[in-house]
Amino acid sequence: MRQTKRDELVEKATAIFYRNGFQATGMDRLVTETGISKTSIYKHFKTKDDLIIASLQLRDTFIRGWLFRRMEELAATPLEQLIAMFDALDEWFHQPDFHGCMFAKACSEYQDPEHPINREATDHVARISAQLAIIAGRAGLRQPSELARQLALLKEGAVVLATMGRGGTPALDAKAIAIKLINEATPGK
Amino acid sequence: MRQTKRDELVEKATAIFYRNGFQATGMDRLVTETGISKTSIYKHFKTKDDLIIASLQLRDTFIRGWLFRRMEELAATPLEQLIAMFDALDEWFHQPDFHGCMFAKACSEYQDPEHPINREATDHVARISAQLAIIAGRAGLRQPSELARQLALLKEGAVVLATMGRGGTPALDAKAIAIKLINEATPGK
DNA sequence: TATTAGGTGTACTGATCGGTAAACCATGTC
DNA sequence: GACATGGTTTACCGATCAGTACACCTAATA
Repeated sequence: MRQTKRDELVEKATAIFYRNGFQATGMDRLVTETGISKTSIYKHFKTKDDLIIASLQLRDTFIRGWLFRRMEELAATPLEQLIAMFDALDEWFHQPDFHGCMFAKACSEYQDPEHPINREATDHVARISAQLAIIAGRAGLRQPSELARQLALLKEGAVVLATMGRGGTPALDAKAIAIKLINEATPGK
Repeated sequence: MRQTKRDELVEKATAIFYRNGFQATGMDRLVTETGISKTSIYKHFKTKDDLIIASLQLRDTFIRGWLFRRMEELAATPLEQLIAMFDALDEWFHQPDFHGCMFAKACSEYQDPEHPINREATDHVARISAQLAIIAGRAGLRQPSELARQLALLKEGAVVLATMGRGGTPALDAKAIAIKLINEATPGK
């Protein structure tokens, strides 16, 4: 089972889409930048949209894997991990190849909620929220799903400001807010 | 001084760009949907990008005008107005023509920070923050500019979740958080 | 009445869009 | 050796892209 070439394509396409946008990236550009012939691309994916969806799926597993692994590396307890999420975000924002949230961009470019690309993107934030709720529950916090929604809101807001804000430290701003929310959600009050 | 036709163009183009995206909207589509000939369009704007910038400027004044006017209508004191912002956002999210933040989309489609469209969009969030800081100062709150940054973060997060979230009440979630932040920033403690 | 400004429609440019056709080439397996 | 698999190159399709050229219309002004 040699999926090598297909995986290579999706991996490179993901980077190009992320850096360049979806609609702004033509198939000819994908050919030249990946070094993979157009015929091969269309042998693996029937349409450009299918390739975009595969890219979003790869990015989804990558980002979630990275984020929650980094949270575990930075903190020992579930409660501290929730706070550490914003430190991980801060690291992400300062990476040279940071270009905002790929899923927010996907929703921007494909607005129709029925469009499979839009669905794939909105699924991502739902998965993040669900995973945060699990950790909040593991930490013994009150109303974990409500808290998870608030933390997801803070995360998305921080990403937007990191992308659109002139300077500032949105990750740390969000962290300060998150600490207050988490303190209030601890059963000991 | 008859700016009528040009204003009509920008107004209609803004609605189309907002509903449809920038790159996804071709000039020919603008011609058919506005009823204004392509020759006229290019007599007023040298390039499509120039028209987009004019649209963003119109949208900027419209949105800021609407938001802060609505805040004043909903609440009497500056302090209550800051909280009322999230009620105004909630109204916006439930309008049938809500399609997310036009400026976030502009940044998504034109990522280069040097691109004038990107600048125009990031300017918008800076203007919102500045205006919030003024109100926070008027309310006598501590560290008004820091609070304004936090409120802007909450606002942007709420908009993203309203666009990408499956259901939920992001505006009210953000409002609950904002109330806590504002309470902590009141000098009486 | 002559001129000018602002508008229109039509037709066009070269480039690029997503996607396809056909012939070819290496690899490994039966 | 036959043959399928997975890849390549090259050329092409019709449609659409942003933007232009040109001739024409109309209304206000001088």
